[in-house]
Amino acid sequence: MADIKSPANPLFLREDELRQGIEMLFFAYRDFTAKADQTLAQFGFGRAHHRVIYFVGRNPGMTVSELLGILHITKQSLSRVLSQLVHQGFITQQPGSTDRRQRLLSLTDKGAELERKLTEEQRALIARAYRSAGADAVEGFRKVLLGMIEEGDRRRFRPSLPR
Amino acid sequence: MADIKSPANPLFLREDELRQGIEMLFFAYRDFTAKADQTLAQFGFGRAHHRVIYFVGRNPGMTVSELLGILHITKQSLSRVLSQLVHQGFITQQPGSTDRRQRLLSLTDKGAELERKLTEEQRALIARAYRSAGADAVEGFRKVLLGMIEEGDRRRFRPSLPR
DNA sequence: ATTTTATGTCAGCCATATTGACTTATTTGT
DNA sequence: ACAAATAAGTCAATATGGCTGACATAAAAT
Repeated sequence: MADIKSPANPLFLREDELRQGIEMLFFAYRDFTAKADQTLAQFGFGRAHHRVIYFVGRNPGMTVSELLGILHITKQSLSRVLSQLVHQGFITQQPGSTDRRQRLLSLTDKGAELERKLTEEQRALIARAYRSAGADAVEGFRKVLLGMIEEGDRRRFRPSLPR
Repeated sequence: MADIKSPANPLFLREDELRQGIEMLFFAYRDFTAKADQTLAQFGFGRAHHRVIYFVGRNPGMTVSELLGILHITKQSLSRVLSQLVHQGFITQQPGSTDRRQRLLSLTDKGAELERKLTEEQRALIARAYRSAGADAVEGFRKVLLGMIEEGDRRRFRPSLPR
């Protein structure tokens, strides 16, 4: 029962290692979002707008349901943000061809431009981190993050089988 | 100029690799916070309370300024959350011995108990991811995250020199 | 024909962040 | 000793982004 903080005690090391992971994740995410948030503010948008723009840009023609499934928010929450983006001409909706209840979402040129501007900053941040950490580290980074993601969403990151 | 999507083109690979990084970070952070948020809701607290409890638990006797420096929010934002936690007996404040303007923050037993309960879930999630990814991957994970963190905060994660 | 699904909308609530202005106590520097 | 800077707190107003509940419409599925 003694020596609970000794470095010879693997349980303590593990505990500390995990806490460092928690904290690094917090700091990294904090800094990861900081720059884009500034840019968004210039447009009167928030982080929620960015997420919508980002995922619609990634999945042109996606449905509202799919988007909700990714964001894990309610449709009421999405609604406000999405309709702003539609009304201001960043996103277009068009009825699905097989299921006409759907409103398939895509970026307009204006939307794509904003997406680029926003994501560029984050890409640069990650690129810098990747470069300085090296390819092996990136491989490990991906492995760990993948393990933290809810099972159903992991397939998004495995080779092929995009959807 | 042709073949822009070929796997032989390192620029395309890089772009896609970076986007995957962005998305994995989003999904991992989303799932990382989801469980603790549920627990917090039972206490009528939000994520902000968790952050305060977490960092005060990690740095007993820390000042309000230090906490603000970590969270990157304004003191007005912190104020509400912090005073709730103090009034409800999760955190104690005591004047600094050398500088009596300071209110040094610590968890009460009640606060430490809540901290444990909240962090346990996140620790378990990370532990699972670490275990399944392996030690080398964890090393890489840490390296990349460290590279994403604002220079000034990196020292928190380097051996010794704790403060 | 009925039920289920995809989407949208209205209304209200709450948490968390912001800015700006001001106060108090205490320390620091000239 | 006095002025300036600092640590912390507070009041007021505002915005974003979540939530629930209730309800509506159109189209698909059974």
